[in-house]
Amino acid sequence: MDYKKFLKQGNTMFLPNLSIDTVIIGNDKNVLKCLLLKMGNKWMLPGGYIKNDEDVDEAASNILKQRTGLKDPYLKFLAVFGDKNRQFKKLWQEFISDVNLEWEDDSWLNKRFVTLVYYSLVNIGDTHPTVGFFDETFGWFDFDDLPAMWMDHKSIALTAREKLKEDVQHDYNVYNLLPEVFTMPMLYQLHQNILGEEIDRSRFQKKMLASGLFERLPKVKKNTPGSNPFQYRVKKSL
Amino acid sequence: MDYKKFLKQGNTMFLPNLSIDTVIIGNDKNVLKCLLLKMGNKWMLPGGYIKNDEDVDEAASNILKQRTGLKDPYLKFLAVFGDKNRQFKKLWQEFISDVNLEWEDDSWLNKRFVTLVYYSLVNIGDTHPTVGFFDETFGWFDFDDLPAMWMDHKSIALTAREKLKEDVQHDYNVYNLLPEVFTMPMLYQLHQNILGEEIDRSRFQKKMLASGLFERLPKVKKNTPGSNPFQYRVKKSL
DNA sequence: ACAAAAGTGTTCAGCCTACACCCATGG
DNA sequence: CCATGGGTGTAGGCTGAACACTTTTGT
Repeated sequence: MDYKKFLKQGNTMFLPNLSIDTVIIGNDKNVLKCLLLKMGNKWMLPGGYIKNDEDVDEAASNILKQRTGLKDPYLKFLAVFGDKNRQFKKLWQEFISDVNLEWEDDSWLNKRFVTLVYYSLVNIGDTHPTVGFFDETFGWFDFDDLPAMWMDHKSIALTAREKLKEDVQHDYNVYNLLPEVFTMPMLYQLHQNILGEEIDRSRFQKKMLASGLFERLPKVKKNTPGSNPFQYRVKKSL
Repeated sequence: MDYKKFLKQGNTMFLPNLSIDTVIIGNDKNVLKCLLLKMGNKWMLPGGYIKNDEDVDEAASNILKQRTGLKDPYLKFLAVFGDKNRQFKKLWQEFISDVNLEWEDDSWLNKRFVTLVYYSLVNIGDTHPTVGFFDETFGWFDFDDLPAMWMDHKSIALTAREKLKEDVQHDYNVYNLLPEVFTMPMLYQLHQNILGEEIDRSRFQKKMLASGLFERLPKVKKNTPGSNPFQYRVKKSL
């Protein structure tokens, strides 16, 4: 699909007034990052619309796969953003004229949109992001230092960041942010980064091992002082 | 709004392809019940559509207030149901002809709908349900004995029932199912009913009191054998 | 030899569990 | 005075918190 078809025929291809946004979270050198796309002079969350013959979940999953290049990324529903004023006619107008396209006052994009937000946890090293036809480039941004963003996307991203903080205490799913094979110190650092506070190393390790989720592999050879850590991966659940 | 306006002009008043459904849960004689409306020969969850100038949350809240007659009922988002096949043309056609209205093949109601589902916990005694213009009557149904229901409403209701079971272990919000003033034995029974298993009475009471959520009132005079229980109500949080 | 990193132990307090016990009330 | 229901107490076990200890490794 090219942008002309998107602008002209989007109203017939997609469910109207509904969008999907995804907050794609990665972890780089112990800083939590968020994948954003640059459109015009502002950044935005990867998102899209729901085709008439597509499940909502499917649409979210497709968007995520397209943008990250991953086969089966971890995906979870976050929230609905449905304010009555959630309408971005002015922003679209600015952008469309900036890129020298024909502005249409009654475009389907100018209407109010309810957006369904999902969030995803990925290992940045495994991703091969691709941009959409309106996007100049992509970038991974520290949650504490997000750039100027379209619409309400910044607050959506921060909502996901908060949700992750809540979730990490119950679920242990955050290993999705690491490579397939990782060490306990890596997982430990990650939990600390997400929570933003120190946790007891000994207790952490015992809790993780006791969970039975992880399978111990041979030690890695690292070239720094200190003992070599074991590697782990998630047990393939039968 | 009358049904003619609804059928003819719904497409201009509401966000298209989007609906809201609410699973309204009550507790009657230690059985969990669900408020349903009878439309034609089947029952359905109370629901509605989102006005163009209405927040999604507001719409859900309005639907809930209208149907229960309550001022400020407890409301929580449950899930999105967005299957591509979620379209009920045939059912609408049946119903519309059953009640001798004009069937229109291209009605906005015949399209695919994504529904945003909320669930609510109410004290049945406080409610004064009212029916909509398509509904014959309302009824409270045991979750284990739901009647024939429209579309996928039965599975939506059961999803809410499951969610409640999960939530009761973390949140203590289920007191919303009881009258404003209640006793510990009542709360204890309620938790047991939701979980479907016995829990230790002593421990339960201590946990609830330790939570600091409840304020002790004078004992009730009941006319059955055994000691009179204290009454409690939820502390007004400053 | 030393410092840093990784893994594991140890101790203590606090909480959960499973009962037991006591008191109030109606029949 | 007995059965029932409501409130609380208690002994044992388990878990979490805080910290200590040991081993491994590079410099």
